[in-house]
Amino acid sequence: MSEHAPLELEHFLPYRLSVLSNTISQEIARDYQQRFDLSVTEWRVMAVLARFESLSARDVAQRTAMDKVAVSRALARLVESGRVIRRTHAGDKRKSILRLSARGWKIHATVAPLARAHEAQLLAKLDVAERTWLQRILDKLEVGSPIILSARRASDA
Amino acid sequence: MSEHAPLELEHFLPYRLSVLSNTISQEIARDYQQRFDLSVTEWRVMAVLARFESLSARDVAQRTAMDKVAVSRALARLVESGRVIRRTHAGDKRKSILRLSARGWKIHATVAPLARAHEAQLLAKLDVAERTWLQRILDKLEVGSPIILSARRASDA
DNA sequence: GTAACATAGTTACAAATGAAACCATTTGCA
DNA sequence: TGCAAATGGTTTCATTTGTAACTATGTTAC
Repeated sequence: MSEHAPLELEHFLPYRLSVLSNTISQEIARDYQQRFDLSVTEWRVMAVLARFESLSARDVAQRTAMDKVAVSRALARLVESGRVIRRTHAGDKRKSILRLSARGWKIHATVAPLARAHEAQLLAKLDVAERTWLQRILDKLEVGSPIILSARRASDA
Repeated sequence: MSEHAPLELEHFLPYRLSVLSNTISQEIARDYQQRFDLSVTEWRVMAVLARFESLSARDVAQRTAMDKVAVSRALARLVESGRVIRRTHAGDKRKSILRLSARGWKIHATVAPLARAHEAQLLAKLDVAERTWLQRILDKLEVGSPIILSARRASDA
């Protein structure tokens, strides 16, 4: 068995994950991208702001696993378009305090169910056992990953 | 139960896949990116050319799930750097015939085991049952996906 | 108190990417 | 045949993204 037999891309896990994930993300994005003029990163920022009140940009970056520049740019657009309200932290003038505006909440109320529907459609391809295993497998694969998503909730801080 | 309760990004499947996949791809890429001055798309092109002799650019695009512009650009660099040899198809002058050069093969011989090692390290997080389920789950999730990776081999054509 | 360091966030520039237009060639068909 | 449509591939231009440097504020240690 050769050490460097050609790589079979279609059976190579990292590659399969990459293609699958890109396909899914694009499909979901298609549904809100033009409709709301909202990029994927912008939507992700909105999603965490919907879930946790009054985060700073840095908090958003951690929770979305995006880097701070991407967050800064997404926020610039979101504030500009009146979907996010930005105040300055009273005790630390470097920090911002972010929350969705009424308009932001309204968009969230449309897009969130839409995203959930896509997920449901995806999970519909699996039976109950497979779904359970998938959760478990993802949990394990994420372990030791540089990004810690399951960080404590804002309320725990 | 509210219809638009905030989306919990860290439990949202499309998002988890996206972060996981990006993390993995980046980790692997880090190992060859600077070392060989090779981008992820370039490596993917090389991987299919290692597996299937004499593909056209279009074939490569299909097999890598990349679009033809990305392939064209990757090939331009690979040919330029002498890693890929490009001839014109005898019967159809629009088509190219592509294969790895000796130099290309040499790089492949280094990078392929490296990529495989990363995959092995990833799979080491799972036990045998989980791996089996993962294969099965990915197969199912890929069904109906716009991209058909399991296209026939070159030799079947 | 202040000099060195750390942190929050933005800006500037280069490189990567995507969409559309564009050649050249080949195919379909009247 | 000959002309419209299709195909393989490249180029162009605008947008996105990533990296590094930067500003401003805050913290630490002397």
